[in-house]
Amino acid sequence: MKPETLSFFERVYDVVRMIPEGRVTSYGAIAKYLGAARSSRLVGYAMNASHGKDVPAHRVVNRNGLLTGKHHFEGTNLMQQLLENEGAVVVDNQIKNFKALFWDPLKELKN
DNA sequence: TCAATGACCTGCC
DNA sequence: GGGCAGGCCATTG
Repeated sequence: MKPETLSFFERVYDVVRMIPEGRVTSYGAIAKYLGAARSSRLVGYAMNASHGKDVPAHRVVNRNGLLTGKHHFEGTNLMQQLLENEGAVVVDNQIKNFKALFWDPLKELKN
């Protein structure tokens, strides 16, 4: 359940933790940054296991900027509330200015 | 060990 | 341009 070893999940958590406030990223971007662009599902799956951790999963959305995992949060609009609290604009479970708020680890953490 | 799942992405009709 | 189906890889039971 909680392997101390740095598994793929931990790797995803580390990237998500580096996401600045008010910024969002996509599963594919993280997966690609980890070198597993085809494992985008693993990123989402990792988020599912991120419960109880200091991982801002609410900053991670799908390619369309849609809060797909919103249903996994406690409340119904908790994920949206958190994003709006950081200054992001979310309408109908979708992030406005997603392109502007998009945080690409490949460009920011490419080093 | 085998099989099924999953907060996705890409391609094709 | 929009909608549908398949596939990918790692973790869990």
